[in-house]
Amino acid sequence: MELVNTDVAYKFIREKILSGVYSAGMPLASKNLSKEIGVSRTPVRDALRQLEADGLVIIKPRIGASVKSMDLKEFKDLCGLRQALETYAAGLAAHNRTESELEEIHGALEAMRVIVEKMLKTANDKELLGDLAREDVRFHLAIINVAKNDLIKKEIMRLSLINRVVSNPPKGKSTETLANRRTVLESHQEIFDAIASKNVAAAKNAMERHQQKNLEKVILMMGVKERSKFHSELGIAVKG
Amino acid sequence: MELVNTDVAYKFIREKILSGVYSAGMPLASKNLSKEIGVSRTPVRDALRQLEADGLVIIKPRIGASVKSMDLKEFKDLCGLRQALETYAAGLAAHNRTESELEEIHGALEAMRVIVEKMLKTANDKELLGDLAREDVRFHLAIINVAKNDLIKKEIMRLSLINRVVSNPPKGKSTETLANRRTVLESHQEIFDAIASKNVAAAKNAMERHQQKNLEKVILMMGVKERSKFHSELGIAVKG
DNA sequence: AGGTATTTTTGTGTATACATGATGGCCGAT
DNA sequence: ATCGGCCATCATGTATACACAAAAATACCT
Repeated sequence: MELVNTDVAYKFIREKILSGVYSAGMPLASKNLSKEIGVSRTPVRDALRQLEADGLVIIKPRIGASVKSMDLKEFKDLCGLRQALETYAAGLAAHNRTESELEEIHGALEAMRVIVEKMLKTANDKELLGDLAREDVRFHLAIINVAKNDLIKKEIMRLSLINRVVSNPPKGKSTETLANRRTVLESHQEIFDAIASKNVAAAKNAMERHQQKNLEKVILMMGVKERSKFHSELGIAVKG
Repeated sequence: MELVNTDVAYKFIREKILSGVYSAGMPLASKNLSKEIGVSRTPVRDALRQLEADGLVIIKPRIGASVKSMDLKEFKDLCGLRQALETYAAGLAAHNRTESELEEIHGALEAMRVIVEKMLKTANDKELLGDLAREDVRFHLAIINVAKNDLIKKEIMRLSLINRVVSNPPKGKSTETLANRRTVLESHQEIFDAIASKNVAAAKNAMERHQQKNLEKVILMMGVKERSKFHSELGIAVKG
């Protein structure tokens, strides 16, 4: 695969957005970017167009590009979309799964359990939190892979990126309780069991409930964040 | 809303693809396009990037753009994605619907019924077919609107475009029987009833079955088309 | 004659120049 | 003093020129 400057610019800007260096609402002037990246404006514009398609950037004619910001409605819609896709994927996974594929899902589930139990003992969450998040996505990713629908996978991956941006700003500070993590684990267990027993309807139900809980959790979290940052309209990820 | 050349190029190319003038696999040289449209290559490239995001075009570095072509697997995945979204939307619609919104869905349903009954009498399908298709999308669109999730709506609209391209080439010749149309009508009735009675689970089930039937129908249709066009690799919408 | 190497040509990717429309400050009028 | 219009500045949209890679055509060798 040939690598062109457009890709360089794309990865550069995307990384900055995902890491929160470019925060929501921030204008992305093609001139500045081209100087910063070291390429001309043309590939930068190309990259911005791709990022717009990803839903990370918004481009208004004659105004320019800026990092996408969301209101609460849009965020809820996003979660709904994701719920629809992951739920469907869980159903497919329950239908398609082979033994070895089940193995991988189970591996992610157990890895999460181990981490949560470690957390009960040590108060030091710092890196465990990262591990937990990693295993969480591994679990969901495993299911999506087993579903074997490449378009749905692609779409969910796209949504994940947007989610990452939205939940990013508050310095990664976790408002989750241990009880919450326990609940997540239980949800995952339910999902796994349904997939293991090839029960399509149960898998869908379990995943739908899981996603619903997640939505409610994040909404709550965002509500809190919102109040605390109400004065600075710019630089927040979600307003409304 | 300001209108720029990029939009002109986008609409131009998109229209040609949707109408089948640019058929699947056909290379889209930016130079030719720019001459044909009467703008420079820059906005054409922009437009092609957008069309790539829409899933209508594929761009390979150093090679160029071409109209996207699909294999059977990808098409099935597409239908799955659509099934997931429309099913979810039906559930939302059943939950959210107001009386007046229900009215609109019902209107589309009855309009379709009238057309199908007209078809029973007159053999002249020519324009009735167009009307039927129009009312069909109106029905689905009404449900999606009632679901009130803008992202899901946007995504379904995108998929509809791709579908249109895929099912387009065979001169609009309908392989559907009247019995088929009856079945579609019954499915719609079921979906409507579920939404009317605010039964979320039933609405989802009805829509899922409806989409499933549609997939099977189109797969069959495509299988036939495929065999008949096997020799000409280029210019077919779906290969495999 | 067939296949391969080489040249030619075409088209992409990129940089850059230019024009138009937007943004922000300044000045005058009320 | 504040509001509204005018002007300067700047960034965007667009066109175009250039370099290099890929494809096509031609010539060459076996």
